[in-house]
Order: sequence, then structure tokens, then C-alpha cells
Amino acid sequence: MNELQEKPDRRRERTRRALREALIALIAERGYDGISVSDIADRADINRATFYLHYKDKDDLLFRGMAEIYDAIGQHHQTITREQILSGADDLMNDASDFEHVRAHADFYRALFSERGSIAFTISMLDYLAETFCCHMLEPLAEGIEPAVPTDFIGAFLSGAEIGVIRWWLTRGDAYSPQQVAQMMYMMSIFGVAWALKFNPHGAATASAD
Amino acid sequence: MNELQEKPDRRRERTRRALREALIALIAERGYDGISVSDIADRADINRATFYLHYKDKDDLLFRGMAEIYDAIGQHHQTITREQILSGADDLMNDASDFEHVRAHADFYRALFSERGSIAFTISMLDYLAETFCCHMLEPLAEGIEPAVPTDFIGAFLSGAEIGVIRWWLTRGDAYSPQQVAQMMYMMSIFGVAWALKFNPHGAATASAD
Amino acid sequence: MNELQEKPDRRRERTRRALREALIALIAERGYDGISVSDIADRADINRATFYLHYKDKDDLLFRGMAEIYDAIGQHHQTITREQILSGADDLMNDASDFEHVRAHADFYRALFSERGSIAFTISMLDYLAETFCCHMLEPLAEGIEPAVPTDFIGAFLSGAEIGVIRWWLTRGDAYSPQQVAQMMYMMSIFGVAWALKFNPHGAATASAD
Amino acid sequence: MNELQEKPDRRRERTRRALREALIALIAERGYDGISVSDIADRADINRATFYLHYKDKDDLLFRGMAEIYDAIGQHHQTITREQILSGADDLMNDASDFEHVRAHADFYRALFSERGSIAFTISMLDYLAETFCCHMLEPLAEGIEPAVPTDFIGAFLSGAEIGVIRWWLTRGDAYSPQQVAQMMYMMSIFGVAWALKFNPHGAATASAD
DNA sequence: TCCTAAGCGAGACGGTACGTCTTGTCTTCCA
DNA sequence: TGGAAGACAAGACGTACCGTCTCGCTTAGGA
Repeated sequence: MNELQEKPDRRRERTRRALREALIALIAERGYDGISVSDIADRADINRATFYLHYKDKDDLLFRGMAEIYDAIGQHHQTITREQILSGADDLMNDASDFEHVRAHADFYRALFSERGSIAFTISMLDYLAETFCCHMLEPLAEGIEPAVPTDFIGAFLSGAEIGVIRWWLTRGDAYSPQQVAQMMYMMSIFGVAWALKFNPHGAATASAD
Repeated sequence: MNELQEKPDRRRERTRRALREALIALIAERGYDGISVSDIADRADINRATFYLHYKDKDDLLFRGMAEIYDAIGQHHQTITREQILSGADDLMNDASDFEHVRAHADFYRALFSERGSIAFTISMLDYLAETFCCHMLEPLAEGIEPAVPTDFIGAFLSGAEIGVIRWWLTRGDAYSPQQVAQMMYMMSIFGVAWALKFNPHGAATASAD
Repeated sequence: MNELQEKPDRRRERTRRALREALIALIAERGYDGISVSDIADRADINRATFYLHYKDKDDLLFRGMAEIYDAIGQHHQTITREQILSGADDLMNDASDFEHVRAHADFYRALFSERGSIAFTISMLDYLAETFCCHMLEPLAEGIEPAVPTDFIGAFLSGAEIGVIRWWLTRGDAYSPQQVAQMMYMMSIFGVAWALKFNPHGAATASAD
Repeated sequence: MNELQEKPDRRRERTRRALREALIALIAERGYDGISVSDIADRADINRATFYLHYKDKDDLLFRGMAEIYDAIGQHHQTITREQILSGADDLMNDASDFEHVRAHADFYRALFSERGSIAFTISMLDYLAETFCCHMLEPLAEGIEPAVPTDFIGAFLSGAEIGVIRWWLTRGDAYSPQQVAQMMYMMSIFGVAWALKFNPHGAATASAD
């Protein structure tokens, strides 16, 4: 009868993918808080009750569907060393992978990081970025020294700044390329980080506060 | 015309205050998204229908009730000049008024800036801070020079960072005083800002990127 | 705006009446177990949620709506005395009010007393009739004597018989008038009752069992 | 290992028996309308889909499982003659087999004949009893005479009365033995039946109505 | 001091979404 | 082949919250 009766596992996966894609599409179209489980199920051509067989609620779908995206971001955040930075051999400044990923899903992020978006997603992204910054960058760099401020403070500072910058960027059309934004972000951050972690990037003099 | 010439009806004001206070109390207790208009009205001993005579919805109450808080924050963000900073005569570094205000309403902000908080409020605060930074600080400082990055980028960067820091601070008990946080915030920011706006704070050498 | 905005009490009553009437109509049309709360609300042009403001569920509506019908039946079951029966002055035999009421609502009862009807209603009617028989007829008649069988047994016997007869009658078109059925019912019952309560109806010889 | 490797037919029968027994047990425990197909399958350790391979629905299982019970009842309802009754040689009065059967399955019948029971079962039992009374008792007894009321009326009357009496009995603990109930039932019925079929049971005078 | 318009309590209602439950169908795979 | 396992559609359920409306009471502020 049904021409699409593949293996049960595949069927399951098809259903989930349909739901995920419907979610993405609808978020971009109407904003996150403007859509209901019903909307998602309708768009995915899935019965609403079936939705609940797979996901607890809208947030659950969003977050579980985001796992892959998180991973995509995380992969780029490789651990770096003081030497890399001091030698200028790091590519941090030119690593625009975060922003490229954001631009590839611009509608999605623009919707989620707006006043009609998702607080849970925003906070979760904030925390994820903070954690990533700490583990992959700040703590390795702070190895053996006494930071001027706690590394988790720096993580919170940078992750907040990144969210702020992303939101700024997304509401300003395509005026800047991912690379440009990445560089601006880097330059705005690096001196503060260098001061906090007590090293001198790019030959600049160490700032001496208080 | 005199649209603000409403009769100083005490009853009206009493009702609104009761609703505002109920909102604040409930947010601190149960989080923003955990309360309904019904809850607020019950707590305020106000009929639910009466709520709608005064406010459009929960967000409306939150935002209109926040006007005074915004003002409280805004007052401190006085316009400053390059000279003030260069002379070290500015009190920016020691201006902890933002963070004192936050600490005074810690439960409130902790609830709103959490995964069960309010995206509308968070974004609104972000935008408000960005705007405030731009108008009161960055644009005056950028007067006559060509910033390395747009001032609204810097505003977005700093406001995001501030939200990130506030959230970090609020989830870490009372380990740091408002003054300490303000200083850390200042130090993490100032070198980037100085680089962007091309001046040399506190006698530090100007950073020279590429 | 709304041309039908009468007093709240009236509005309430209008809503309930609409629901009751929708229920009756639908029961007659499609049987009790074939209709949902949704169907009733739709037919009554009432929002489904509003249904639940008034009634717990379908059964609740049925039973509360039946109160008046019960009363209508109950009114006719006046207390009678041995003398009335012995003198033949009672109108019991010719009291067809029960059956007239049933015929007036034939579709309704036919639906409820069928295999797609309502067990709750059927049992409730059975118990109600049993109770009514006991209180209004059997116990007064048993005053001062020792019945051969408990009066509540007789009540159960007669009420069951009446339901059986009603069902028989309703599935046989209009072959018999309410009066005819009432008389048959009376004659089939009276000798057993007379035996149990030890009196001689209509000049018949007392039956002597065992 | 393969203790389940009997012939396929046996497996089939085992499955069905498991389902029947689960149904009976659950009805007695939680009432008929309180259990779902899922509950039955769980209790029987049978997959729910398998249930539908054997039975259309819950009612189908009940009814098909009841066939044997029906037969058990039917066997006792032997055809009787006027002579048997007039001679007192019938054992009708002392035939308590119906009630003994009921008592043996008291929980089951109590559940099904209650407000949370099964209308389909109740009506079906009513009809079955009416039919049985008609065929095995009333019509043979009415042979050659003109009954005062139709025999199917009498069947409906008696079957209803029997259900009423069973329900009365089941809700009154063990105060009466099956024999006592059977005798009461007999005595309450016999005079009416005798009147209707125009014979004089047990030497009692024929009742002469109006 | 009284009167009158407002603020407000009370609560019915339509509407939308929620998450759960049950039913019946179907498909794949195993013993 | 009978059954296990489980995905799915369909749809009812009862609840929660929202925003609107109407009706009267009360009460404060102006006449």
C-alpha cells in the first residue's frame, strides 16, 4: 500500500527529519514563539500525536535537533597554546567558521535571537559558547599563570559579546562578511584577554591597569 | 494635547502598583515563564479582567513596569569625553552603579536572564545597553576620528558582554562585589575599545594589529 | 455588539439548555456512545472548552439534564395504601404516565436502552425506579405485615421488569398504546406483589405457595 | 528453550485463552469500562497488535468469550410443559442454576451490571434471557391457548426482572443463597405468568383481572 | 453633600494549544 | 505462520491560558 514503507528505523528517522526541517522552516518564517506543535506537525505532514512520540515539546525538538549544529561549532574550537598566539601562528583571528555557520542559517538565528525568539536557546547558546571558550581556549592559555580575572568570567564576557555581535550582524543585512566580523570580534577581544592572561599579543605592549 | 493630564486617580495607581509588585515577586519566586496573568492577578488581589484594563499582556506589564528601572540605569551613563578617559579623571572603571542595581534586584534578574526567563526582556535589555553605550560613550569618544570598527558594533559587543557577565555573576552567589565586577568588566573592555577608537588608555601602548 | 447579551444568569442557562438539547437530539440520531463532547458542543454552537465550564463530561450532562425527567416520573408515583388497592379505587393499573413519558421521548430512550446506549443511565434508571417503587408503593403497603420477600427485592424485580418491558415496547414500533402496556405491566406484577405482601387484589384468591 | 514450540493451532488457542482470562480478571478488578485493549494485552503478556489478530475489539473478546457462559445458562432452560407445572413435578422453582452460575462469577457480573459495566453485555444478556424464556418456557406453555399478553412481553418482563434481581442480589453480599433467590424469583413471577397463560399453578385460584 | 463617571469584581464565553490516551492499521523481523 | 515489536494516523479527552465582553456595585472627586 504505502510506497514508503522502508525499515522501521528509517521510518523513524524520516519522521524526525521531517519534524526538524519543518521546525527550521517555520522558525525562519514566523519566529519561534509564533509556532505551535500543531504547526510543526502540519508542516511536516506528521500527526500531532506522533510528534509527542519523538519529542517532549517544541523546545525538545529544537535542542535535540541542535545537537549537530553545536557539534559543528565545537569542532572548530580547537585547543590553542600561548605560543601559537604569540608567534602569530594561530588562525584565531581568521577563523570565521562560527560566523560562516551563522550566516548559512541566518534566518534561523535571526529569529531565535530576537524578541520573539527562544530564551532557552539563547541562554543555552550563551552557556555553550562560554564553556567552549573556557575549555578550548582560556584554560589552556592560563596554564601556569594567575589570571587577572577568573577564566570563567572571561568566557562569560566573550560569549556574551559574541551573541551581541551576532545579533548586531544579523540585523544589518549583508554589510559585513563573516571574515570581517570574525576579525573585528578578535581585535575587540584579544587585548582584554591578553591583559587578563598576561601575555602580549602581536607585539603590542602589555597593558598595565591599576 | 494634554494626553498626560489624567486625573491622579489613586485607585488606578494602586491597582497598577499591586500588579507590578505581584509580577516582581512572582518572577523572583517562580521564574517569568512559569507565571500567568491569572497568577499575577491573584497575587495582586485584582480581578483578571481588570488586568487587561491596564496592560495588554504579561510582557506589557513587565516592560512598562521596567521603565523606571531603565531610567535608573540610564542616569548613570553620562556622556564622557576622550579627555576624561585619557586623564584618568573618569570614574568609568569604578562606576559600579549598573551592577549595584542588578544586585539589588538579583532574584529578578536571575529569573529573567535564565532559560525560563524572558527573551523579550533579555533582547530589550541588550538593545537598550547597546544604544546607551553608543550614545553616551562610544559616539562622543569617536568624535572626529575614524573608528577601526563601527561604534554600533562596539555597542553590541559591550552590551552582550555585560549581559554575559551579569548572568555569570548572578549564578555565582556573592563571591564578587559590584565594584569588583565593574572593574573586571572595565579592564576586559577598555583595551579593545581604545584600540577601536584609537586612543591610549592609562598610559598603555596602543595595540597595533596587522 | 452581541445582540444576545442578557443577564449572566440567563446566558448561563441558555448555554446549558443548548447543550442539553444538543445532547438529546444527538442521542436520538446517533446513539449515546456514538457522540463526543465535541459533537455536542458543535451542535449547540458552544465552544468545547465552555462545555467543561458547565459539565464534567458527557455523562454529567446527561444526568444533570435528566434531573427534571426523573422528577417528572417521580411525581406520578404517589404513595398508595392497601385500602386503595383492595377497594379497586387505585388508579395504578391505569396510570400510564411512565409509559407516556417514555413514548414522548421514544428516540431518546430507545437509544439509551440499546447496546450502543449508556450503561450508567440504564443502571441509574433501574436504581431510581427500584427506589421509587420501594418508597412510594411497597413499603407503605408492607406496613405492619411481614412480607414474604424483602421489599427491596420486589423493587428490584419490578424495576428490572419495567426496563425490560420498556425496551420491548420501544423496539416494537407503536403496536401498543401506553395504556395497554401499563395494564399489561400491572397485571403481570400485581399477583406476585399481592402474594409477597399478603393481600388479595381484585378479589382473586390468595396464592398459596410452598 | 523452546517450550513454546507446540503446534501453531495450540499457540493460537493459548493466546486466546490468555486474553480471555486477562479480560475476566481485569473486569473483576477494575470494571469493564476502566480497562483498555492495552491493559488486557499487557496482562495477558500478548502484544497489543496480536490482540487485533484475534478480536475486533474489547466487546468482541467479551462476547466471544461469553459464548460458553451463555451455553452454560442455556442448558438448564429445558423446555417444560403445562402438565409439569400443574403437577408440581417441575423443578422450576428450585432450579437455581442461573443464580449459582452468577454467584460463581459474582465479581464478573457485579462489574458488568454496574454503572461502570458494559451496556452491550447487559442488553445482550437481557435479550438472551428474554429469548430463552420465550422459546423454552413461554411459547411451549402457551401452546393452544390465547395468552392474555404476548409471550414476548412476558419474556421481556421476566428477563428484565431477572437482571434486576441479580443486580440486587450482587450488591447485597451473601445474605441469600442461590436457592432462596431462585425461589423468590419464581414466586414473584409465577402468578403473573399463570394469569397471562391462563392456568392455575400450585392449586391457587386463577386470578381474574377486571 | 450629593452625583456621576470611573474603576473594579465577577464571571461567561470563544478560541487556541497543550500533552495524554486509546484505537486500529501496517510493516518488519524472528522463531 | 503466529507472534513480537513498534511506528503511525486519527481523534477524543480534560486542562490551561488568553483576551473580550457584560453586568452591577462602589467609590472617589467634582458640582
